Amino acid sequence: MDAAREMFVAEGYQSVSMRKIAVKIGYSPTTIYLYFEDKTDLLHQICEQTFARLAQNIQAIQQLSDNPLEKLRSGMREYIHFGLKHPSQYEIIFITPLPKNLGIQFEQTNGEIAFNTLRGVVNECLSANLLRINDVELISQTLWAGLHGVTSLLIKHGGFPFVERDKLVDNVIETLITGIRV
Amino acid sequence: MDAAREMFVAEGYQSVSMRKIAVKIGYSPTTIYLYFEDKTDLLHQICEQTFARLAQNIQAIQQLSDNPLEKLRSGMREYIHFGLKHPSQYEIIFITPLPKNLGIQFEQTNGEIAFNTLRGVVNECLSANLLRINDVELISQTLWAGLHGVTSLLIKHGGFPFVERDKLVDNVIETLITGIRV
DNA sequence: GTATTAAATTAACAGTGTTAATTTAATTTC
DNA sequence: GAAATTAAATTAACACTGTTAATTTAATAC
Repeated sequence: MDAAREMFVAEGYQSVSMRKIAVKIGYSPTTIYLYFEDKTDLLHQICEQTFARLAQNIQAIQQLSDNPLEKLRSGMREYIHFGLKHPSQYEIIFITPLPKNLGIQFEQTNGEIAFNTLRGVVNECLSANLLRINDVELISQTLWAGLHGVTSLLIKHGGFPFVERDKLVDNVIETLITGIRV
Repeated sequence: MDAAREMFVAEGYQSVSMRKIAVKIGYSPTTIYLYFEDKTDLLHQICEQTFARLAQNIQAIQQLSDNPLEKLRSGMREYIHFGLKHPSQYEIIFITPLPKNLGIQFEQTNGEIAFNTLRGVVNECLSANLLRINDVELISQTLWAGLHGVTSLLIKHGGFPFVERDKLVDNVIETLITGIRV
């Protein structure tokens, strides 16, 4: 998994063949199939590892402040930051189409843990009467859409003449927060 | 191109082989290479067609109102609507990783025309003193990020328990507009 | 009707994910 | 310690993939 993750990150999922991975770990290609169902299974298991890190990072940030809105802001920043720091892994998890599979299953995975943290912070903001709308789920999903949008655009559309990266990231976050506040 | 687009939409870019396309159009696989450099070139040319439709739709909407903010709202809705109505094509253009290529080139393409329309409406809103920040480019890109975020999430992550689709779309739009208004 | 250009094809290469059958290595049983 | 059993890894092969070079078929020009 370490070898595969490194290669996926460096060259992209599609460009890395099972044979290449086999060479790197010093085994024959078919040996991998003794431990993983197929190539997508290998990818899935790597994704779970990465999700775990993201979930952990976002949870850790919640301890650093008492201001719900500030916690939300920090969590949002961490999400985008994580994606931009690990573009290939973010791409694998959130962007790359998974053949056959209809999409990543969120239930009972680290992905859901990360999202639940977001739900929690939004709920805190709501309890503090800081939000315009009384719907945790709707607001959480709206925020996620905004975060995913800027992250995936910056990762995938390098050809587009974006404004300075931090400036755009900050503005997305502030626009979203301003948009949900009372 | 018609055959290829239909198949890409129905089965996905990666699942459609040059040989399959050849069978459908009744030619040998290599004949396609007389008219397209390679598979990605074929994809690119199809993308340009689709971009043209999106650009046209968004421009047409601008004629329907005089209220800048209402024009912005309608344009945003059309963008998301277009993506959700043609998920496979949106995926091809904005989500699917293009091998080799660093991403779609926007300059002098229909993609840029569409984005320029957005810039124009944002500029109108700014001229009418309706916006919080005095930066057309920053605001336009922020809005695009939000639009792309909700569109791509709804398309790609079918497994996630999203709230009712229209409800989420509306809330993203209203959150973004509220976030950029004075 | 021949020469020239265009269009399309066949054959082939190097690579892909994956399966079945087989061999090598390690472990258990006597 | 030798034989039997289980585990681990490998080789060979299948049915694909995108793509190139060489060749054939069709259309046009003179």
